[in-house]
Amino acid sequence: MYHSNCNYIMAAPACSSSSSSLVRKNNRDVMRKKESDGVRKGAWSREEDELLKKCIQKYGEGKWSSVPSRAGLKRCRKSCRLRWLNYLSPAIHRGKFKDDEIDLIFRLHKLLGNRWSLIAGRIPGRTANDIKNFWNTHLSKKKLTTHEFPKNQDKVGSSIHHHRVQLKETTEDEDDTYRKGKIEAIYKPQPKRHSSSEAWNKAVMVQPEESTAMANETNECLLTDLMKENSDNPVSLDYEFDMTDQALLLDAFNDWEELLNS
DNA sequence: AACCCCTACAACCGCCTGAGG
DNA sequence: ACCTCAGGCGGTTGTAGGGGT
Repeated sequence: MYHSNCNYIMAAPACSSSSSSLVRKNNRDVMRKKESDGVRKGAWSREEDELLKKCIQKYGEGKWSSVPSRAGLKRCRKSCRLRWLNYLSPAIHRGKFKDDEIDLIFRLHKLLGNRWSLIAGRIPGRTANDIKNFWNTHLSKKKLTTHEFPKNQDKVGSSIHHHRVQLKETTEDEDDTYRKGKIEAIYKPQPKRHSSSEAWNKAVMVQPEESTAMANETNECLLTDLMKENSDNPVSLDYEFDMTDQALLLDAFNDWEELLNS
């Protein structure tokens, strides 16, 4: 696989070792290169990336169903789209998440749940996949655990701790309680799809010709609805929406409306 | 050195939605 | 109204690489 450091796949080495790890590795290589119906799967090679880049540069984004043939790739449309949007697009900013980005993710996840694309829309240069992966590997486990954080609070632990302080301005006692893992999950489970609540639908249905006042009223209605949902959820009682969160949410929905109306 | 375990993240899968016929 | 297809999304899996034993 070529990973974040762009180490592209090398051909699987001949099985010259009897070690179980090597055997396991070779099996992985076989799995990785599996193909079905002539459609390649698994990690992208440098050559494939180049072909895809050239194709997008020439024809632009979109029309993903015609990209494989245009680019001369034995990949499905979805694979091409994903590769471009999550890795090759020049708009993507790679590298470690900064504290302010993590803070934003925390807040937006609290407000929006696992709506990664919406969250990504508020964090320039980051893809939904990036944020989802970051959340799943760094944050979600920590938020749910009732165990103590590792003593050597490295990048993850320290970020979360830092976060905690930023988010709620805890007292030292509270913070100590948090470190000891006594505070339960802050984040509530999220719906997979958009809420079917009346408020949500109203917010989506606001038309461009409708007054700003009405749109604001609708958004506030939505906000109230979402906040009520949160207050009904016992695991979220620890967290209170503050003005920044409200502003973020309203901001996000204003953007969303623009998108819908465009 | 060999093995095991864990982390990070790229990639896939299945599902949903909306557009067009 | 129904079907098909493309685009998009979130959940999950697979695996490279690193650290510990």
